[in-house]
Amino acid sequence: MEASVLLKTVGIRATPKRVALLHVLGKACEPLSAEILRSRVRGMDLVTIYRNLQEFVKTGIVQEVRFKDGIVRYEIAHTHHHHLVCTDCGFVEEIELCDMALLEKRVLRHSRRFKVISEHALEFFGLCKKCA
Amino acid sequence: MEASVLLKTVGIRATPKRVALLHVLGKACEPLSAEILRSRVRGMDLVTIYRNLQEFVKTGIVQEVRFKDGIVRYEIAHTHHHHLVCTDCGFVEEIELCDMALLEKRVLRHSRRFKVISEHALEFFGLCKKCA
DNA sequence: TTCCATTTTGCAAATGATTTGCATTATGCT
DNA sequence: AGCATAATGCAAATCATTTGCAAAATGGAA
Repeated sequence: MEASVLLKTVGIRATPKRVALLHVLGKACEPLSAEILRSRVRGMDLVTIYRNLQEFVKTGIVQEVRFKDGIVRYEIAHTHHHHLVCTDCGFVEEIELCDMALLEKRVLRHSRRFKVISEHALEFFGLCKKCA
Repeated sequence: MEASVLLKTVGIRATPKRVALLHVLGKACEPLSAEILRSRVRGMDLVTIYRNLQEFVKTGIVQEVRFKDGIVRYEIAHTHHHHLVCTDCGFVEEIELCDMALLEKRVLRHSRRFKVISEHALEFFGLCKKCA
């Protein structure tokens, strides 16, 4: 779906800045930090970027991703997936496959104190072909 | 192994503060933040705690854990495991089982650009029995 | 279209976690 | 005991992120 339409669909105003921000996120093939977004959306205040990202996350069209450096990255929320991150150059590849459902069941069965698992975070770290 | 012995084993000085810090980590059954550690190791400067934690991590006896709040937590590095975190009360349970080996192989086979996977981060979020 | 209430934005300043600089103190070794 | 080195505390810096507030943009009512 197109950015401005998408924004209206989830019930927030499709301001030019928001459209631009969402558009950059849409083109990217890896999660982007607020700082990177600022450099790609000319002339948009960092604060505005943060505020809009929060807004996007709240509506569910964008999701936060955390690797190991403590910086929050953002990506369009599409089908459930994970990432492979190169510890050398930072290159990120998306991983489609994920049948955690089974694992989650097993985890829950072994757990003494938990009742429900609603979410999981899974990231792989390694070396891409260039860096290996 | 006992704290002071362990510290010497990995080649760093077993100062009283380090021993105390490691001891608190050893007793805990969940990863602790620097701030929490400060409250449990009476009279130790936060900076010293951070510096020693870094040191511990470098030697491999302690490892960092990141949940979803951006705060780094630390725990004694023992057998490979993951966590179940209650999104309501924050209760943490350790998960022993983890055969990611298979999954990692599969991920690697499907990957176009990666050669090695050396690590993974996996955390589950849900509700504990009290909060469910 | 004009007007108003509401939302969005930018700028400055605050915040919270973590790090760095530097002077002081403690430690291990000769 | 004496010295080089490492560990510690305190103050201040840093980095990502958030908050406060006033100005600008927007959508809908009149």
